[in-house]
Amino acid sequence: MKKNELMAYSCPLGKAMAALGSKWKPIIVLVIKDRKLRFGELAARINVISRKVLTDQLREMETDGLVIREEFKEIPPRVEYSLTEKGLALLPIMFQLEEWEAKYQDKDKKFDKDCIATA
Amino acid sequence: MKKNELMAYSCPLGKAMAALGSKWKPIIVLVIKDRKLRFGELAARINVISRKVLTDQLREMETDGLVIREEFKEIPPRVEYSLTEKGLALLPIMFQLEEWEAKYQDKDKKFDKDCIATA
DNA sequence: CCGTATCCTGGTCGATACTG
DNA sequence: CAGTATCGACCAGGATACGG
Repeated sequence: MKKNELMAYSCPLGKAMAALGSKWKPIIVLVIKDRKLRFGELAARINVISRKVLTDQLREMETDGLVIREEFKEIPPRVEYSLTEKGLALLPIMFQLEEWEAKYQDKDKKFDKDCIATA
Repeated sequence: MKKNELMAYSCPLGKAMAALGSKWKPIIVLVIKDRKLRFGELAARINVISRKVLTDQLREMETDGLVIREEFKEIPPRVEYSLTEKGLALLPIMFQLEEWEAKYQDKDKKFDKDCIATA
């Protein structure tokens, strides 16, 4: 049974986890949240992700209705990504998750040093 | 870079996703939420999971402070799992995730048919 | 009853090179 | 600039058998 099969199986929470629960998607959401970004800007802000994987993730998020992809057929090409209403609605929930983790975190461990993105 | 390395990296949201973002953990949380359960009861309720994987997940969740494992050294052995305060605090957030997904879901697709667990 | 030990598979993620 | 195409590594998850 593939991950997505089971995730759809334990729905709708499972579908939510499938939409959000990958290595990069939460980060991508946080990076796009403030304004529309071009593909290259995204890649620059999350500079440890490869272009292929970034493209893959963005395509899935588009399918899941989290992001909008606008392609301008110019030379040179320009593509802009932004959050949908659904994607924006996710932000407060992600913020709660952060607070939850922070609240119950072991106080001895420092942890925010190398953070990529913060809500 | 392994998944968990990055997850710790994009903290604390990443840590939250690591604690919750696996194939089975959200389901396990929902299954334990009402009362203390023995290992065998857990396995029975999530009958598509193998014992090895269930054990693995429970151990990780114990490390992350989500569940409590109580071992009674009897014959035959008995082990009971329950949610910690941290685990319980996760429930309202998971419920919001469900509502979020349900709200923005494509209305044409039916989906709740084979649900394992519901918050 | 509640697990380990062992081995295996397939899917995700990534590096690199190429294209319209 | 914004991607595909290709190939490969690695690990989470699973089948099965055995152990205290």
